[in-house]
Amino acid sequence: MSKTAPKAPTIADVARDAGVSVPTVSRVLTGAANVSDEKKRRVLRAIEYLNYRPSAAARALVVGRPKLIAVVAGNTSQYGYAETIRGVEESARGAGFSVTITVVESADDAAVDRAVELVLAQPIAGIIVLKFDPPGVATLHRLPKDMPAVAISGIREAGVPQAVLNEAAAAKELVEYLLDLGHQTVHHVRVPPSRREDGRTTGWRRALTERGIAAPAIFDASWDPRSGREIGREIALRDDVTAIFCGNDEIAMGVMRGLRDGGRSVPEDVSVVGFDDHPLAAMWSPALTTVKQDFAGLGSRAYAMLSGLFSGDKVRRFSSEMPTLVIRESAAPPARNR
Amino acid sequence: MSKTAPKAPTIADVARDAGVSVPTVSRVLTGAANVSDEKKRRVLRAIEYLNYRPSAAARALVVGRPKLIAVVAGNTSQYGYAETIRGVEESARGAGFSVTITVVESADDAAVDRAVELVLAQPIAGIIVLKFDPPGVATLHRLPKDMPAVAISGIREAGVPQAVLNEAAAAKELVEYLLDLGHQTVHHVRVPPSRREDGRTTGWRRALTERGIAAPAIFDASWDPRSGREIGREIALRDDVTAIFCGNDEIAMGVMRGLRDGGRSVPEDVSVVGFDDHPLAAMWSPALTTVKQDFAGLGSRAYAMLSGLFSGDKVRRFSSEMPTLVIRESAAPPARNR
DNA sequence: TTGAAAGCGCTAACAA
DNA sequence: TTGTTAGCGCTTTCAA
Repeated sequence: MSKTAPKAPTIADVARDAGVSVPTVSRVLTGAANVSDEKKRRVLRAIEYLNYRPSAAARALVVGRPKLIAVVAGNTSQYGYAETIRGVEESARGAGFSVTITVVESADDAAVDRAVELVLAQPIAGIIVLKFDPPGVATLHRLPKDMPAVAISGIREAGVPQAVLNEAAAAKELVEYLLDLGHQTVHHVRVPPSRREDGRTTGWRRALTERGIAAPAIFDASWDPRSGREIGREIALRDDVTAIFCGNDEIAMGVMRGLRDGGRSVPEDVSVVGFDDHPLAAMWSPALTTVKQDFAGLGSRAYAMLSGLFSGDKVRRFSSEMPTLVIRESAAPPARNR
Repeated sequence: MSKTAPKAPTIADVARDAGVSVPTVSRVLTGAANVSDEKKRRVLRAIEYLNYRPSAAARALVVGRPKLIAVVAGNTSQYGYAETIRGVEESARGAGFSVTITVVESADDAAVDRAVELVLAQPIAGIIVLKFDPPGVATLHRLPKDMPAVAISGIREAGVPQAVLNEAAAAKELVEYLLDLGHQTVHHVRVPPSRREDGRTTGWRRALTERGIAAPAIFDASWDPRSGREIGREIALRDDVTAIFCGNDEIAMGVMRGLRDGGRSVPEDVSVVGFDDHPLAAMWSPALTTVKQDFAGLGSRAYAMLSGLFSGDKVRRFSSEMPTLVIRESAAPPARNR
């Protein structure tokens, strides 16, 4: 009984076992050239017998183009992120590509560098960065310029090709809906913005400005629904707030809970709307009025753009899509209007 | 102007530019041996100047052990899955490993084979499979036996090393809590089980059996909260159901919504409990009584076990942890007891 | 259709 | 401390 670890069989082992040359084995593996049926059969039998698997590393080395793409994100479990990643993975898998995911903890140089380093340490064909947040934006700027990359986000920006969701337009529409219901103004609870201001906030501001309404002070939430709850409690103490536009559904649910903690009811006392159309938004009571975002589709589009970059043909540098309004129960006319 | 794509610089280019030999460059890259300060400086300068990056493929080929691990799962965006993956990624990243994630669409041979094929096509050091569901279980059985692998799940099973959450014990405790509240029996809405029966269902059954209660018929939900809602509506029509144990929080929220649709209130008319402690469970009204599962910790433990496998020392084949009961507002004594 | 030979970019072993 | 020589496992010329 040998004490050495059983080394994995190589293509040479297969060739020997099948009584053919190494290149012949390679040919049946890649299907690159014709091989006589007889030899092909023998090779296949040897592969089966030895339980042989081509070495991905060796293959990548000689072929040059890895079948691996990297997704870099500030987060992976948050609804929008997770769905987007799902979309990328699904498309990539369909095309025979694997995807690595690596998270950038923060926008600090150190964290960003560490993440970029890690990503580039793998044999990757290209990178998709989710720049929904500052870490993502920072990462994008530190990628080697010769690496095929596409960015995903909710806001347009020059530079690399991008797949975006037109959040600003959708947010504007949502806020206008609230205004049309009769609210004098709409307050905004935002989630951590990707830059100074992101699409959702911009849309909100625009809707207000167009109607000559001064934008009230913004409430800042984190990604944690509990931060929304605290803000909700705070708002419950005021009586000048009748409509709230939240940066995402999870925060909206937190806000609603906080409002309820403070004795306010939704939508009777105050209307609350979210953004994203989280799977639980429809289950909530009252069911959440929100904007449906096709995150998985966004991920697919990003993959498609990246894949276009590989093939070298000139690709669209920009792909935008419009989220859609989903009206449910959490918004209603203000009390005085009923 | 050349028309050829600018080829990436190799270690040889660096050596030439720095006026040293290739191995010397390698030595400063890996830090494997001493290099004089003078040459080191020159090498570093050349690397910087040429914007050189070592080829991950070549390195993996010669070193043998890739710095990449694969996570295979039936799903990536569901709360428990996403959190577990987050835990794996975080630990792996800390150790300088990247992680690929690939989803197995179903337990069909074809789907499983395709996924396994894709996974093995990358130069990976090991695999972590999330066998919360049938696709995961099927995948586990098709991995080459010489590939380091660890499974993650809620139920113990022989074979590969495993990191688990003791769901059965936690479920039992939760059901007993309901029984102690005075409920005659507890109904169960389960999520798709990983095998014939999974931990949560087993714990529920045990709690009932121990008290001599016959387990009532199980309601089967999918992973979609809407399926819970339908079941809730159905249950709202009956008056023999006073307590419901749901397979996870999202389904529990769906069930509660369905109950409400049918005019029943929680917990006054019927108590509902979930499993997982989803971030929104505490925001819900009434706040959900549930069991807190440390998914991210589960992912970390799995990574630690896999990493132990690499180093070759004998590792624990099994790592279990106990989820904890979180009592909130969605369960109360049955109406007749108040 | 097939095999011999070369080489992908890197690290490891060996001498000097 | 440094360079020379091998060789990782595969694909790709190039001849035959």
